[in-house]
Amino acid sequence: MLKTERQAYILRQIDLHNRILSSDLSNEINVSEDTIRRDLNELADMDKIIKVHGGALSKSFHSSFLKSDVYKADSKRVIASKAVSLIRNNMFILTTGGTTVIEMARLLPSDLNATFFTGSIPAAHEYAQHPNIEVIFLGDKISKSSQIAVGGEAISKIAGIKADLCIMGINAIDETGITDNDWEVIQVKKAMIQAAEKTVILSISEKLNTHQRLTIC
Amino acid sequence: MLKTERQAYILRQIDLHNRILSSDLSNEINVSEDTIRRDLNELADMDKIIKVHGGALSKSFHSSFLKSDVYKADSKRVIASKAVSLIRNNMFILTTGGTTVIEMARLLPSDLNATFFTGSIPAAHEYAQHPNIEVIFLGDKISKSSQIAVGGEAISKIAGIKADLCIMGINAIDETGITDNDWEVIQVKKAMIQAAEKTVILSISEKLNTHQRLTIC
DNA sequence: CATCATTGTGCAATTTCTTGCAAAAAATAT
DNA sequence: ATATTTTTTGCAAGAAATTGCACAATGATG
Repeated sequence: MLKTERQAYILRQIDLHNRILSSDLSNEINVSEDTIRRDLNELADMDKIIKVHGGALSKSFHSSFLKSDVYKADSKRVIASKAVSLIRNNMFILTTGGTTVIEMARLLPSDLNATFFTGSIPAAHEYAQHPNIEVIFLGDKISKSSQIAVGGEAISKIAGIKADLCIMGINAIDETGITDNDWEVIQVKKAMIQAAEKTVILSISEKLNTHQRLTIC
Repeated sequence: MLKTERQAYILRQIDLHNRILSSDLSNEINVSEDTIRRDLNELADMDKIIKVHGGALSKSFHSSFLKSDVYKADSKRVIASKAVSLIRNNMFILTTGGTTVIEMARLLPSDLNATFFTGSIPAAHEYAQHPNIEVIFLGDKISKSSQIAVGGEAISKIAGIKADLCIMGINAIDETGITDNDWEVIQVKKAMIQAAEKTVILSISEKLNTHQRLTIC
């Protein structure tokens, strides 16, 4: 088994189970634990997984369970305030979730009058705090990893909207486009881009020039 | 179980219940209390929790909650646990929002397999934390006062469901029936009662023998 | 004050990690 | 094709981490 193959296998297992033990991997693919350890270290160096004593964890696991404070909240707030400046009264706005979008929701001026459509639970929660904003939740099955509504119902609802603006949080962007790692989420994001006249991407600089498996656009 | 996983579990439990006993944790994850104590100390060093004799507290608990709130939360937890006992595997369950329902969501056993329909943002958020529960959000316009979806879209969606159980938080109940003060919310609750085979009301004793303007049933 | 639970500390057993090294495999040059 | 270089892999030994247990010290509680 080639090294690249092996690492691909490891990545798949971690995507699948969210966590993995070095000893299990060693048994499964019949290589020494040293090799596994070296692979895990390389993958961790590439920021693909999180290495811990005895094995490794998926990054999504880590971020969803251990995120106590928002990473880079300050720079996200700067980005968010720029997004706010694009919003005008009486606009129809589609938004995804994501920490940067949440920051934006908090920065919306209280005299703003607009209608926000979202499938993200945390985002809807923030919008609902504002006095003059109308919030429409695009309901359907809730994807646990991303806390947004996914599925045909949500997508067809989105397709029925003609929005002025789509504000989108993303995971990765580079010269090949915007990419993500959850198929269902991608369907929703594609639909949102289609339904909006303009789309604005909110992203911190760390996400520039990175990519994931699946392409949004 | 890896150390990181264990600490993530502990953090989540504390987020959920605001307090936790070392002995309980030790039983739940089958490690010695020494290990738990070491974990709690590490988490306290990282400023993620507050360690106290016998267990730990959530940081938000200490800073933002008053004693009276805690007391109410405790009685709500008792009510909630009774509601949990009515739930069986593979049920279709409609729920509203409300603090008691949220408590119930937190008490759902992690091996429960069921589908929850809700129009409440906080409730959906809680359900989405559970590993084996399917969450369907009944989207529409979000009513700010109650943080739930209201409107024709939501109601017609509810009407299309045939649920085993409806778990409903309420504002007031007396000999004339269940009453509320928000017309749109009432429409949704009526629809839920219609769509479910049985309806269970969760209410703390303070709400007994009170009433409001509009009748649900 | 007396009792009991909880905690910190030292210790041992086990597992995992690091490092250096040599053999094997693969890639590259001659 | 053969030789040389580079990469990869497995092994060994010592270091570090993790966990559970015993025991003394400390805190809680009536």
